[in-house]
Amino acid sequence: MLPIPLQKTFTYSVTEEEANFLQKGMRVAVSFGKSKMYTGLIFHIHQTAPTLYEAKEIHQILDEKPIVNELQLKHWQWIANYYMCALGDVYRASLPSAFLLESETIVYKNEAFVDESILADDEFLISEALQHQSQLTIHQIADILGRKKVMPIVNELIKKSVIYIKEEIYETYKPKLVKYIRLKECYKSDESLNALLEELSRAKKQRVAVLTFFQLATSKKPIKAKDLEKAANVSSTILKSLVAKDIFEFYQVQTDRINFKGDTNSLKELNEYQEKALSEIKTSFVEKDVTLLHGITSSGKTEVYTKLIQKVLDTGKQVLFLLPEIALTTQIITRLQYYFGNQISVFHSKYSMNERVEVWNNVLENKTKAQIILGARSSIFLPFSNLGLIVVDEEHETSYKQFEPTPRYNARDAAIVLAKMHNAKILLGSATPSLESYFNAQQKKYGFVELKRRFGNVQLPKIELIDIKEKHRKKEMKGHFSDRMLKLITEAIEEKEQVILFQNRRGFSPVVECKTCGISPQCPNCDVSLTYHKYKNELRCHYCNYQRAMPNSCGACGSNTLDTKGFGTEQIELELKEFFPDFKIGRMDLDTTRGKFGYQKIIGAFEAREIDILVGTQMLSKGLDFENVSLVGILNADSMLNFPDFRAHERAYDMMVQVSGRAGRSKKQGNVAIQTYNPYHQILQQVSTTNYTEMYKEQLQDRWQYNYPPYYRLIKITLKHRDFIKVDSGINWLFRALYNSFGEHVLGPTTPAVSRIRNLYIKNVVIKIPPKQSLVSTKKQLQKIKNTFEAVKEFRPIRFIIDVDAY
DNA sequence: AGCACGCCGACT
DNA sequence: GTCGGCGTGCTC
Repeated sequence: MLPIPLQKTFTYSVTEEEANFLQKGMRVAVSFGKSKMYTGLIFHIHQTAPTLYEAKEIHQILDEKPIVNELQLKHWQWIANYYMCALGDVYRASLPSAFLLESETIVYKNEAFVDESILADDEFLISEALQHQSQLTIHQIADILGRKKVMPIVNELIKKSVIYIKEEIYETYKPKLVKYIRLKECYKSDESLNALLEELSRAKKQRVAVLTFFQLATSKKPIKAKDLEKAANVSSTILKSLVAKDIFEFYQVQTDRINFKGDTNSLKELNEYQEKALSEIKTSFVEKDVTLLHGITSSGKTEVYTKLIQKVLDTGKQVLFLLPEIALTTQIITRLQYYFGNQISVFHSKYSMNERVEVWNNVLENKTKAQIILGARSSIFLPFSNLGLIVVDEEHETSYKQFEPTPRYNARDAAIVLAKMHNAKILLGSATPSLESYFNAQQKKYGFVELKRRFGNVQLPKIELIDIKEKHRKKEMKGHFSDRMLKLITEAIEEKEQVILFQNRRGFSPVVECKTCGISPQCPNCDVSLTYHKYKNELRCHYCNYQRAMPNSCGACGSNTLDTKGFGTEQIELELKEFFPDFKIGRMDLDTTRGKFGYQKIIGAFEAREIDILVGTQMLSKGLDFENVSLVGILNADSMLNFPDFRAHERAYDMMVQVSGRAGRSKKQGNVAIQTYNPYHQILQQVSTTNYTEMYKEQLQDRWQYNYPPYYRLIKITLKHRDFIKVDSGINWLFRALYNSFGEHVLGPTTPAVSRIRNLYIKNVVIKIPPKQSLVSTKKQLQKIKNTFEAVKEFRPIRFIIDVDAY
């Protein structure tokens, strides 16, 4: 199997000796095509020599033992099949990149060559560059020559024997070594020690170092050189000279980059409701493999999880705990660590390549420290060998679905399949379950358990809707705030409580418009208005990151009448600073949370109460727990409701209930204020009473009526190309072909709200699959149509994207 | 995906 | 006339 988007696997020949050594799941370096080397994965070992071509030999065996197990291979095949992508794509997505070595062509000078007169100009340039540098990569050569196509020249040089080339493969993973220090054997006795101290009487610093060493040594633990330096307050040169005098010696130990404190604490006692939920889950697991836990915000789901996890750990099995990406940088890790100490490993996208390899190896070897994996969606690919339980927290989260690049899998669904393969149980938890999961529970496909009481019996927040249409009419608005909202904020912060304000849009304003001619600056690459970012005084595209300075006058008519329309987090932050100059305002959105510790900084500051009012986008709603927040404000609920998507209402409900849940988590009842132009909207009514079941019933009714999930399944097909006409004729052809197969169940063709991104035009069609229609045969048929599509030569350059369960 | 081979426009 | 553009086909 090769890490490239090809359907096929490839056959290589091995010697008998190699065949005896090799096992499925080991990596081998193989050459593929003219010169490239890839890291192939052994998928199958057989004796059937191919007849139509001669199999190449493998280049090198890269592993001693398999790094991927059979269950994973099976799981990968399921993913490739279900989500209609190449097995190679799944392989590439699964392994940490450090495992996937690729070759680079390195050019060397042929020392024997002397006659430079036969060289062309470009050839001479390279020859000369090699005088100064012993080796060059193909990339460097391209830089020297200032052009892309360099292989013909390189080949010519090889022919003239000026140079030769080698394909080099690099092992990119480097174990981390820590330097330790110990006393040489001969100084271990008391007499020799006294003699030593005598000897060092003039070297004061060195003496201190030796004495400190003995202090540290009383704990019987190995001593790190760095620790000794610190404890004795000496520099590394002092230690080096002691080593030079043969008194000490250094030694290296390989360590993991990430280590958690080893302490474990006994689990918290559950209250009666949690206890009941726990026993219901256990009962449900007797019959059902999947169980949905519907626990309202702050009901203490985590404690229930921990009990369940402990039970599985006691049976010696592994546990996978899935979380949405964002929640991972925060408190839940600390909380679980508190209970499980060093049995936990964490895995997510902000980890470095090396860190990921370490987690992978620890899981593979079933190490003690990898008994529980806390991870984002990609952790379903880790080499588990005996999973006993998977927990999917916040199972409704859309970030479990990967959209780009392939494989476009949903980690929650793939985890259910994974659990089945391991004969493990899987618990889906959420305060606002996805309609599909709730539906499955209602249909008795999943077990179902509810947790309806907030922990410590804190009441659910009081939610009020503020009609800003009315407020505008009565002139009771100040900026984007209603008088009521301002009053609530003032009350909260004067009580020294904190406030969270939610605005699902970043920047200052999403549109800049000229009042004279009505024209607004557009992104040159995408079909959207540029968002104004006041902080940097620039216009930015949120789709392609294009940016330019904010102009002073209108680019079209030249008048100085540029105005902003709509508002984002930046504008709210500025208004707040004006209204509450004596309080500290913070902002949390994509722009302020860049970098590895971006979130943590802001969250830390808010936890430490250095920030009184925090303004932010939806990232605020995810798995954050703040003690002291008494008010949550939603500034404009309507923007969430008016989305052209069949799930918009469900999502808006989720989001609002989740943010509301941040209010009043400890003692007193919190407040939630929602500003809207349409307070009678059914979703807002349902949010204000936190009535999940009513929302569920009503939405389900709509889904039934309009043939949407969970009744019908959806496959979305997207075409992208630089040329509008090409995409347009492509989509029309495709629609007709699909219509011939599936009839009225094909929707489209549609143009998405943003019809062009990064200069690519986009068109969609959606296939709806009725409950009785076979998924497998539908996909087969679709694959056939795709093949035909790609056989048409004017369509071939069009990107053809299939997204199964595109929600 | 990446890379080579093969056929058409803007430059010496 | 060539250099370099990208369309086409293949990789064990």
